[in-house]
Amino acid sequence: MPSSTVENYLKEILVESIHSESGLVSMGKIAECLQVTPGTATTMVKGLEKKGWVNYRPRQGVKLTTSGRKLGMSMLRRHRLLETFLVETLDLDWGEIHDEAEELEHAISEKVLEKLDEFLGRPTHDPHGDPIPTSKGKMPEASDLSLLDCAVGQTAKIESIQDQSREFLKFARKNKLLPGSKIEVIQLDRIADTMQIKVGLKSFLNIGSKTAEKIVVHRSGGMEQKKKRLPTKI
Amino acid sequence: MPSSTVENYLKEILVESIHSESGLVSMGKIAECLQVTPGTATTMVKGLEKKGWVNYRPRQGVKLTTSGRKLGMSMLRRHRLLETFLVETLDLDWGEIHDEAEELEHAISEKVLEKLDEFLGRPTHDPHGDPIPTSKGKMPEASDLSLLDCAVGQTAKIESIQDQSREFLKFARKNKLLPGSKIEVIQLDRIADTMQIKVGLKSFLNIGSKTAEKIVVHRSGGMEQKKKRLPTKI
DNA sequence: AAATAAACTTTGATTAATCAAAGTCTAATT
DNA sequence: AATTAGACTTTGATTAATCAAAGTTTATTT
Repeated sequence: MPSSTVENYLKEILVESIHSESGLVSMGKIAECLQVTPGTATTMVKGLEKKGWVNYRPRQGVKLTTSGRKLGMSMLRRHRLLETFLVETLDLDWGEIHDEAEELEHAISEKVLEKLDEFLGRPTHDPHGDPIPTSKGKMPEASDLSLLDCAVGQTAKIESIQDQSREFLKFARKNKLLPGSKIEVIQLDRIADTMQIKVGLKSFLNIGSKTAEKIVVHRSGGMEQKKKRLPTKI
Repeated sequence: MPSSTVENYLKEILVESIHSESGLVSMGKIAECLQVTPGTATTMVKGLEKKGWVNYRPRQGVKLTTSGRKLGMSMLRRHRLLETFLVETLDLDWGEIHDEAEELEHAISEKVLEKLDEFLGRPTHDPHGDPIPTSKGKMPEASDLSLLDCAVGQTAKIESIQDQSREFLKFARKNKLLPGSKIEVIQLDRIADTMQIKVGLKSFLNIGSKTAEKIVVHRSGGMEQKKKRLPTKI
């Protein structure tokens, strides 16, 4: 049985490999995600390779094998289902569920997870709008457009919020930037690095590009989209 | 923060000290409960003493301090609330919840536990009929009478079942020996070591003394009770 | 009182995960 | 080509939890 440390490494490597062009994840990134020193990351990754969960090329990076991806997906499913449970059933605050789920995901069995999934009505997305992998390890397709990719006049619907920090989530909720909200781009100033948007029907908001990039959307009308969302650092 | 190993030791020491006259728990008992060698139990207990959770007298046994009891109670509360959740909300089988709760109890935070308690309607007893300690660490008083202490003709109500093994719980459920069930003692044969009881209104059952001792009851009528329930080994 | 069995403790070793600090490599200047 | 900064790897040590096996104590027979 993989330890919960192993489970964490595989989950983070999965998430980072999704955000990366090549699929390769650097030791530095892993060390940062898991809050360990680079040396620790290197040592652990070599252990993961010995167990067949990753392929490791020194000084290049690391890539999940099929079995590693499967395990990582399973952890992501646990995490996102638990977050859904904590918000929907226990009514916890959006901002505090991440750390709680982080602990519980290692303790919950497949059996209990399936029961929980059933109890929740087999949700496809968590409270942040992120897709929940199926029990087969399939990931519902996610949009790759952020608000930053929308032109003036375009309307869009928020799919997910790509920053799980308490602070950002508090800001998002206060301004109704929630999965499902309708957004319209009112003004765009590349030089001033600012964007004015309409949230819902009457409220207006100014945000910078760093924030715009964290808001993943489906375009729903107005003009054409401009370009693909870049892999974001979160 | 105490590790989950420490939490387990303190919880088991608490449970065993309740079942023991002197309040002292032997190394052998601890080793058996936690499935470790006696040497490991000795070493761990010395560590627990250094941290102020227990008082340890070599070759005599171990006793919880106030802070140790508090932590043990908190673990018991977590365990029993989680078992309640698994049965009541997720509809898991009586026999399979113990091991699941055993894992989850170390991962759930105080905050989530309070939300869960609220969601469940602040239950006072778990599905086995065992009392759930309050958040202040108080334990609702439990009966100390087993079926074995009931005389012929007496009626009683089952309070709890003192054997968490899958096998026994399956037997108990099949025969409607559940917390709340009404029982009447029909026949008693000390020599043959057998007891005939009526369960509910029409079903009859023969059990031996070992089984009778595992069924904790409140007397509800008929004749006087005979003696106190002995501390059981479970 | 001696022998024995049972329970307990000690000792030395092991595994997983980690860090600090020293060493090595790579890529980008100069 | 030499230098240097930054990223990465190696090394040696540490901590928590564990076991096997050897040693010690206590209690029970004989």
